[in-house]
Amino acid sequence: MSSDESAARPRRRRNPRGEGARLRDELVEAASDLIAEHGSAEGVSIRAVARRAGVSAPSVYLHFDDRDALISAVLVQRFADLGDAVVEGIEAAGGDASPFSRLVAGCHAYIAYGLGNPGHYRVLFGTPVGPFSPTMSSAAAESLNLLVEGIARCEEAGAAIAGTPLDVATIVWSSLHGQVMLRVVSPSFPWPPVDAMLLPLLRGLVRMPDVTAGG
Amino acid sequence: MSSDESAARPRRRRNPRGEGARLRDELVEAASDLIAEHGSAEGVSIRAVARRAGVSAPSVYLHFDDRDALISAVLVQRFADLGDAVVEGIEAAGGDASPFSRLVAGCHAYIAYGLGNPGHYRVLFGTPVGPFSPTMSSAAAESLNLLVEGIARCEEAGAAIAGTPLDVATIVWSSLHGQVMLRVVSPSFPWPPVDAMLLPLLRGLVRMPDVTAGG
DNA sequence: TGTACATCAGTGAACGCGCGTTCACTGATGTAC
DNA sequence: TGTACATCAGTGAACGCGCGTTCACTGATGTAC
Repeated sequence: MSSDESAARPRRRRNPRGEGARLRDELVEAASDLIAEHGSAEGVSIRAVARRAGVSAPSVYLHFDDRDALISAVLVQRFADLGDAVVEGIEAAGGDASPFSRLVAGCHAYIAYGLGNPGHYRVLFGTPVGPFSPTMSSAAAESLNLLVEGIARCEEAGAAIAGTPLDVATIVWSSLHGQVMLRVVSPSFPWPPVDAMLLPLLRGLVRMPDVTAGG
Repeated sequence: MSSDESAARPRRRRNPRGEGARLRDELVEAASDLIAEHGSAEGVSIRAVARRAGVSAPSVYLHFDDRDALISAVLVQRFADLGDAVVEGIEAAGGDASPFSRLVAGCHAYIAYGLGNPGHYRVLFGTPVGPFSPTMSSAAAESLNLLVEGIARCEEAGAAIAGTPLDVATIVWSSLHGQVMLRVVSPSFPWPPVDAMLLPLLRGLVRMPDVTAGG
């Protein structure tokens, strides 16, 4: 398989002078693809990434100190993607949607990102935060913040919530995460539709007044 | 580190005639320990397991067809452990405890097993069900069944639940899983106590009548 | 306009490593005669 | 009671592999004179 790859790629043209940095992006993309395919970062080697990018292994060292730096560069990008996806999901619900609807939309987008990018998602949240912490945990914290705010808006709109917005956000985040991971890992399980899990969960934790069908 | 291991172990005595099968258990235990330490099965090699057991690498083939068979043997045992832990947790709540209390106790035990055995837990539920499915998914299904029954008991006792017992059990299971995985992977996050997450979740999904503080 | 040179973007070979697995073997111990 | 033998529980050396990383290098291209 890996030899096929190197045979298939038609001898990459080297970048013009002054644009050597382009290879950096190509390597990050190659590594990202391999992580997605492999579903983890552990088995993704520098040599495989170089092969995928159509370049020799030592070339990687022109742009990254070592393997960790390369993997880390990928994860930083994918964390940003996830954050963007959630923001877009919330915005797509419309500014005049109810706070609860916006909360649902954000959660939906989170799950959709995870299910649509299972390999990346697993690596983002399934790996101990070893050497990557600095930029990364702040990116994760940003996503959580969106959730905290969404829940706080619901509370302001009169919802009864079971704890502080942060507590409830933490519960919701854990649930979303669990759902994504289990769906990805055991696709053969007879999963109910996403909504059938998401709405009872959110309605149980964020009890909007008045309206019974809060979505 | 690995050379230290082999140096430290005092030249294992071979088993008496007729009891060669003992080595099988020792290998499973060694593999189990390594998986726990490593937090994944991917990086656990036959050679490392043999080293840990104080035995040469080819000896593994006396008892297992290949690496997958060895790993699989470990996971079967650990799945059984998890099931036992949950059952014990429920029983420890006492037969005259309310169905809701028993449900809480089972969930508690599940989380406690995960937090107490993070490496194993990650491998049990964090890995695609590749070649292991047969025995294993049935073990997982058994754990889920405990949850379904617990929720059904609550419903019989008058609780309003947000869907079928299976649906609700699936939501709860996902949440427990997410909570365990995230706590294990990001221990530096300011986690609320387990109860502060578990009780609001269960109370939101399983609404017992009458009593406000259902625990 | 022509040419020497510096720089840039990479490469190829090599290092030592641990891996899964196979193979022919060793040596202790129980058993048959 | 003594001894040949079969069996059992392993072992040591070797295979070919992919790995991360280092090193000295190549060869195209822009620039200075």
